Amino acid sequence: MTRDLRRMMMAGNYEESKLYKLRHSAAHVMAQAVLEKFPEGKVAIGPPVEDGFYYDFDLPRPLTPEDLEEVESRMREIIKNDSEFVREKVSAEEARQIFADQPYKLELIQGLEEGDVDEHGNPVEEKPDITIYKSDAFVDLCRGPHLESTGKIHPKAIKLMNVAGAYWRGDEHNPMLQRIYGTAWLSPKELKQYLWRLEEAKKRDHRKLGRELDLFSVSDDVGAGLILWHPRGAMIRYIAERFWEDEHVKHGYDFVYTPHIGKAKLWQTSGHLDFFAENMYAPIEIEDQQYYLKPMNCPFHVQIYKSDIRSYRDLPMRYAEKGTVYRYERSGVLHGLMRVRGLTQDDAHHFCAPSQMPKEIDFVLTFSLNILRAFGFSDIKAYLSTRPEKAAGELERWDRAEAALEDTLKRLALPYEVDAGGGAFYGPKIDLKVNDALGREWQLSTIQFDFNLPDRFDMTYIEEDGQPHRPYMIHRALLGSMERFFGTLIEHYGGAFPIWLSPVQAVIIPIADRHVEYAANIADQLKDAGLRVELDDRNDRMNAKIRDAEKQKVPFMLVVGDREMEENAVDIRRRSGERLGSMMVDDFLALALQEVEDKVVG
RNA sequence: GCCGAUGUAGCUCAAUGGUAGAGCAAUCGCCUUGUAAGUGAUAGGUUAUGGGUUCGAUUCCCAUCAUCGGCUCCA
Repeated sequence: MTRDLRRMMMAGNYEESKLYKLRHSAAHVMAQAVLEKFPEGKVAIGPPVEDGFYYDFDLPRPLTPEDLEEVESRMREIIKNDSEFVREKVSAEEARQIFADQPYKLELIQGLEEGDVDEHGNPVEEKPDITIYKSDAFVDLCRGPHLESTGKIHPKAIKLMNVAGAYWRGDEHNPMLQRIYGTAWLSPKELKQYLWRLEEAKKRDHRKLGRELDLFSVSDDVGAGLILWHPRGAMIRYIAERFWEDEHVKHGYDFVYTPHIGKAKLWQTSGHLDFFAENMYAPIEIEDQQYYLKPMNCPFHVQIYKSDIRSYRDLPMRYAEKGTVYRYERSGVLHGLMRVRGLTQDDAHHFCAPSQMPKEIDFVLTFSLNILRAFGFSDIKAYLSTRPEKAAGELERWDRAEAALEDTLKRLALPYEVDAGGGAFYGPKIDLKVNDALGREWQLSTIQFDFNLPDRFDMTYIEEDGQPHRPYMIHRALLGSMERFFGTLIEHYGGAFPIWLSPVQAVIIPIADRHVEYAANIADQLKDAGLRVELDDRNDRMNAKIRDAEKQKVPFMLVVGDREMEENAVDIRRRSGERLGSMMVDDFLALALQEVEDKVVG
């Protein structure tokens, strides 16, 4: 089951909704249509998911887009038959007979009979009834619920989307099945809206905008998952980092810088070679010593902490670094800026005394929220992950840390969900996720306790009692990684960054050649005042220049012609198309600088 | 990594078992322009890479690399 679906089910009553039944029913209709085409095909499971449904099949050959069209038309015929969904409770034995030639179903029946897992292979408490649903010429092992009949599905509100591989029961050791994804809605209008939303998401795709706006690229010759930041992308990053740095200095962080490689022994002590080895690159041998490219910054920060005796008077200590780390990611998971092999984490490690811990949590959460909001993310949700079965550190520390995390979430009135047992083995954590302009969720921040490293590195500080004590360590990535954050930023704004972040804040557009000199003057004035300005002195019509600036999503276009030259003015157009009319240069400057200062979105 | 698809000019895409074309972008002209594309010309490709089949491969086959949609795994 996907995390999204689980969340939805926890949040609302999707499972009881008509939409859920509709999608579940559509999945059955699709399975019937597929089996008619491939009578020897085997079916696995077909649940509703966010925005639609899928069904997994084991078929003799790969499906093609033409197959999907065929299946979809056949589905419409089945819907037209308007056959009733009939539920029947059966014994395990009966079920085995019905699905005698369906090995995946037999496996499911066994699970149901033993009563310890559901159809996804997840553990369940109660032993479920075994039920089947019949509709038209199809019988499925299914717990329901369904619509009354296939005819309740609107034939024009369904659409098959794509085929994808999926492991049986989500386990990569199991056979790979073919999964058909479909979408289904109550009305054609809703389907249309959904498809529009997909189109909209496509337009905002950071990979597409990254090319169009000349922000970044990936080169085959450099390597997959390794990002090349172009000047405009780098400018945005520079502005974002400068803001980030200023805020950190204001809020009691110390900056540190650490190398990109470290000796094998360090990674042994930290446990990375035990727990993170599959994400680390092969060692580099230097003078018979093995060094590893760093996948995380923590061991280095711990070494700085340990470079001296620390007193309780020094705590809390906050080390921050935008540390570039390298992680091996399997080739199939790379995705634009969102999943890469070389990334810069905006990392920090907090070290504090146990008594300071609740306050420190409060601080780091508040600080993180403020930064995220400054970047225009106001819809933020927290996920609290608690102690898993196998955990390092004493129970008491876990309990205190979890309580502190949850207290802070409550105090800040932040919407949150608890993922019981979802913490890392070394400590509980809070992840912050933001919803973007299209309502899509992205993970950015993570705030993690670490009970492991202080022990492994035997970190101490001297308490009032003169004795060494173990400090608490909190690991925090606020924006996450500069790469993923940038990707999220691009998609959130669809490339139309707020003016404070825009790589080019204004383009000066002279109407004819005789205005170029005046335009260049204006450009210089604005640049001197700190605005990022470009002069478009190409031998082109004004309309074409405006079009180009619009496509580049430049916040302001300053048109200058005869009238403006006479009045020492500029004519202002926003990228929204809004005309602000003719203004004195100084007035425009004041307006623009104010919007930069206020981090105005728009 | 796995399943499937894709890889042709900077970008978006055509075409073909007999050595490739369009639009946009680029370059050079002409036009001197008033709020989203003025106009003409030119240039641009060992068809991702490496093998194989063939008289001949960009086209068919295999491998590799990369990208896309998923699965699995995660900032």
